[in-house]
Amino acid sequence: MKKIRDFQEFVSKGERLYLRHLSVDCVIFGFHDDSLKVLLLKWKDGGHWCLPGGFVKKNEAVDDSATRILKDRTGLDDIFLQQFHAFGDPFRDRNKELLSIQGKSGKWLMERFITIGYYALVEYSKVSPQPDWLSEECKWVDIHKLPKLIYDHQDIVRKALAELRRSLNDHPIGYNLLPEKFTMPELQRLYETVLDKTLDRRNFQKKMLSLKILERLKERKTGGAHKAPYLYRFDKKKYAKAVKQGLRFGF
Amino acid sequence: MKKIRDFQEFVSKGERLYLRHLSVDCVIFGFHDDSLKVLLLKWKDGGHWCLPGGFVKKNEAVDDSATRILKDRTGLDDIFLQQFHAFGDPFRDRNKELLSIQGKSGKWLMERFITIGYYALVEYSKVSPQPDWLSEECKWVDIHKLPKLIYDHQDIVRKALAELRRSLNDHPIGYNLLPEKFTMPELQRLYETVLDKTLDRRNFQKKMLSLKILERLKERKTGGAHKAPYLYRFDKKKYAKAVKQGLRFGF
DNA sequence: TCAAAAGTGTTTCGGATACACCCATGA
DNA sequence: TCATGGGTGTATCCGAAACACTTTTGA
Repeated sequence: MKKIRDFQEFVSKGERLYLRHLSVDCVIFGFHDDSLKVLLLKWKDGGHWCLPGGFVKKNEAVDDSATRILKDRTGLDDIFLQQFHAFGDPFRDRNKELLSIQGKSGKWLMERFITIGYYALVEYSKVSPQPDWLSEECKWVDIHKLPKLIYDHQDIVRKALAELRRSLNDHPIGYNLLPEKFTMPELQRLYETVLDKTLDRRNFQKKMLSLKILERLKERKTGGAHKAPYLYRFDKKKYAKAVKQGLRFGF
Repeated sequence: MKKIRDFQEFVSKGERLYLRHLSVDCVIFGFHDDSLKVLLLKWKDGGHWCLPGGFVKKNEAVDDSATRILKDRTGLDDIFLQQFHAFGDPFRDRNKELLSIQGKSGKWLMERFITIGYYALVEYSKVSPQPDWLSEECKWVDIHKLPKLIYDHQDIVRKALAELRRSLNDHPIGYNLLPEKFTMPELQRLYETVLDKTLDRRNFQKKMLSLKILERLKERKTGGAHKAPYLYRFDKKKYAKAVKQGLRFGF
């Protein structure tokens, strides 16, 4: 994306390029240090925190807008992305903070926006967070330690997490949030983090293995004090088959 | 709603009144004659079938738009209404059929539309289907015998049904789709219809009663040949409590 | 050698399933 | 009186939950 230096230029370009009233916001989940993280942006002006977002081009599928925004912020293609809700209250107050950036300037950007929320599951280590031109910073934040967010972005995160949890019944996670090879304890901690409850080690393993979607590899020593856990990998084919059969994956 | 006689007038009025690019479509479910029905409209011009829909007023919450549309088509207030997906492909071809109505006339209505899908659960007998000014007919259609629908409305119905099924895990149905008093066999047939599979009579009853959300009333003879089944009623309080506790309602 | 983490198995319990008998009613 | 549908109860099974012992490893 070309750099746009001037806010006015951005506004007039946006008016040509994008559908009015419509934006996309992404809740990008990553997993690191045994905690669930969300990718946030910090505005240059005012230091407000917000979700990575963007607009829908006049001839672009909304799903593609979300994919584009993700690519811009994370550098990643081919990401697991799920639309989960449209936020359509008229007084989301998109304006207030934006006005503080550049005075008045009305127009396109100052109007009411309906935003379509997507959540994404990404592999933490593969992401190189990139601020957009309005932001000084793009970084991972622990979902339990979120700063104050603009508009209703707090609600959007909450809803995204709720939907992520709900989706666990139909689709096991880990495939998108963990590196290709991972250990059973790592997978368990991911589940525990997302569900916000502890699980029995042995029952977790039994259940996971019973799903027949994991492939066990060799040992793993790497620094970890104590007994070296096995490495596993998702078996993509079996995974898809299991989801298709509509197994229950709940904990 | 005032009658608008002229299409051109409708277009120019709409342009003043509504957000551009944005519509709302409702999949209104009803249950009758042991089958699941959807409320459809048939256009005066061309006879195409479509979902009840409408637009979002410039200062109106999207949820309120859906509520308004429902009120207009069914006469009902206070309906169970659930947003389930935003459909945002750029070539939903809203235009083609509309153009056939009134020649060219471009403008607002001819542009690309993103539509936000809601599904509603209503009590069949309470609905008096009301066509809008573009339609000659508004009526219930068996979900397994849908006519060809405009645009992607077929997909919207499919997705709505899928989401309704998915929601069964968290929220028992019946409360909105059945009359206040109903029999266990009726409730069971509702479940069987929505899930599209048969259930064991005795196990169904046991499970339903175990949820502690039903209140049993007295007998019922009314015409029904054979033994008179009991009548039940949802206990609103216990229902809310059960949902809050996150019970599993799945079959 | 010891604490901490990881591998593996057994017992137990409850909910889901399968199944059978009796009762009420109108044709 | 009988076919049909409705009310109720019991045996069984399987997956979930509870729980213990052994092994590996670095400090």
